[in-house]
Amino acid sequence: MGSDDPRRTLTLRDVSEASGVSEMTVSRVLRQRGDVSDATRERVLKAARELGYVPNKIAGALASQRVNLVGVVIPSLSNMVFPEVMTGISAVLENTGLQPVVGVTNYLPEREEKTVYEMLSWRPSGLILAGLEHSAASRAMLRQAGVPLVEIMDIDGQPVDSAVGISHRRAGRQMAEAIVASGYRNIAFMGTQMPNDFRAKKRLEGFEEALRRAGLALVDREYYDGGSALLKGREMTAAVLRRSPQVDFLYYSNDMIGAGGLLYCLDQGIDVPGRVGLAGFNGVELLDGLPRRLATMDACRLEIGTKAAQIIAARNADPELGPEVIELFPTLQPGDTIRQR
Amino acid sequence: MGSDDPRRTLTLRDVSEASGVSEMTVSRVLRQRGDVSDATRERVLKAARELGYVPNKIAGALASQRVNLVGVVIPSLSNMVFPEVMTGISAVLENTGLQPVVGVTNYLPEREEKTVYEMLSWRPSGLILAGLEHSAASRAMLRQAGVPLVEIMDIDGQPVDSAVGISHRRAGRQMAEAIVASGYRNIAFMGTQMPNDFRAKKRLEGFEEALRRAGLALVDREYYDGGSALLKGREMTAAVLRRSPQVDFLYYSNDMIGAGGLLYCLDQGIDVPGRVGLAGFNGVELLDGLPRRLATMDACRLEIGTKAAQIIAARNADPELGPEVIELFPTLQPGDTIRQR
DNA sequence: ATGAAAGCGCTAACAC
DNA sequence: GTGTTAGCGCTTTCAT
Repeated sequence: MGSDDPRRTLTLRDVSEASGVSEMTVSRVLRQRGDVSDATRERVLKAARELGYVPNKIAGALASQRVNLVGVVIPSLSNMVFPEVMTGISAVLENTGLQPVVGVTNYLPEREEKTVYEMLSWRPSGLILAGLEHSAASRAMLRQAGVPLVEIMDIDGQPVDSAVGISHRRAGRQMAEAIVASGYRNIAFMGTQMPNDFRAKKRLEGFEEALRRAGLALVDREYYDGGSALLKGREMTAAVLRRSPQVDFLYYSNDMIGAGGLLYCLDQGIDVPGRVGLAGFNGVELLDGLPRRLATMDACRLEIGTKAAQIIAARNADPELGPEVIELFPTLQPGDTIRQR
Repeated sequence: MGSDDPRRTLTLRDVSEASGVSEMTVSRVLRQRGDVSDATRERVLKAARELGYVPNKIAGALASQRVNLVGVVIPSLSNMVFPEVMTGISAVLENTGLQPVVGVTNYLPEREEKTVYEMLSWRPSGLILAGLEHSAASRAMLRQAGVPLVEIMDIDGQPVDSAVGISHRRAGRQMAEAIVASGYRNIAFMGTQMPNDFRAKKRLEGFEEALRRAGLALVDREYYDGGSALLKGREMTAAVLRRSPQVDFLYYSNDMIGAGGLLYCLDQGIDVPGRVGLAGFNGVELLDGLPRRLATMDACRLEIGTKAAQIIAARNADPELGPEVIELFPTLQPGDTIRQR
């Protein structure tokens, strides 16, 4: 077998010996680089295939100082928003020879710090990171890293390097303005209990700011933590309407709890949007299947993913390129749950 | 600054020079290995922190022949099932020093082959791979790989190495038996148009087999492709009920389209489960928030993730351990959409 | 408790 | 078109 230890993995040398060609030439064939005669190429490929050789990228990366990996650090996979961002990223990277590698932080800053550290320690070709708020240590690492970095989702703040996102503060403001313009006056808010979801927090800030300018304030608010978002939306909505019967609009921090609230209102025979209006945030596909279309705002998830990946790819191809900050503009989808005036 | 090229990333040597200690000792401090005096440790840590040094895992991995990465290859992130598997995997790996790395195949065998190849070329500490069906080339690579492998989700077939999953064939059978036992006789099926979703296919096979044994056959069937699953569930259900008015049970290949069907039936004022019964598959959290509880089967997603990660972790700690095949048993949740007899 | 030497498996750079 | 040499940044092993 040409090997003493049967459990050792194959190396270039094994392919070299099996094909009677130098390691260097084998390397060239396998990387499709430089000129190799067809005859040699065939012999090498045959030998590699027969042995079942898989190149060792660790050694290759160390020698070439090149790693075709792009780290993607996101808070969660389970809220329908990041999977779509990933779709955009994957679609773009597919044609660039770069591979996305996902890390999940669960909205915990210490997990983010650790994940960023781990990713950077693999010297990736780029890093895509959700949000603009990071620990001091994370920011220091990111600045030092020397790889293209794109902070995504949010634009309200100071990016370390490049950024692609929307203004959540403005999104909240816009929604509040639309609601007030439609004549609603007694507005309640429902959201998740997540101190580190800064984007939800900014939306609410913008929302309340616009209310204040209209001489209004939130009539009630409710937060939840864990469990089925749809169910929690129902429960919170029931609680709010019971506690504050004067409420005529329900603003949700995301579509999933908004959908739960909508189903609850319809169950109860509440006139929507006459007696009560509702709005969520994200523009998730799910809404298309509900009995009534929930008002929402598209968070530009796919486009955020594609633009971020494009920045990484471009800066990889041309290291002279500088940072780039791209703001996207979500559109308000009034659906059927806001009164038309 | 002790460096000619300001863009060069820091190495052990930089920390060594900054702290006046040999590279070897710096390495020991940073890996928390071997005996180092407290004074030296402090000096080294201080220097590393001040420089913003991030170790190069590529070099470390090459030298130590050890990579603390576990590849996870799954078909999709967007169907609520794999995120929960990931949660189970992450929870277990967190305490082992191993890090999950996700790759997505979109149910395409060629993408799976490429992803497996890429992952193996990083010489990970283990690989977790969804499903038992893989291309011949993939199987060959996996056999040669020399790393612990766990195929997850499915148990109906021949694993390459370890496996954790449920029998989808039996799950389909069980559901059919429950439906028939409840007196339904005119049963229609709705599912996704995905030739490579072998688990959905096996469920349907088991389902039809049980029907056959009861002297029945599917009355109608409908497939969809892409778009909002909830909406497609509504549309397919409307089409089936229009086309085959005699249908008294709707079996869906997943909960999301089942939920759409349920909402449609309720919208239409159809008596559920009297006139029509419904059932899905997966036991997703979403169902908790619907007006009526859809019958379903829990796919043991979290437990599949944890068990798979445990196998990898255990075999990493003790390389003498052999493969392990674990079958889990999903429970049928009748909900409110199957008649009680 | 600390240091020196060798080498992990590959590729850049150059020679032929 | 192919081979040779050196070395990527660490860790292993052995010496002190």
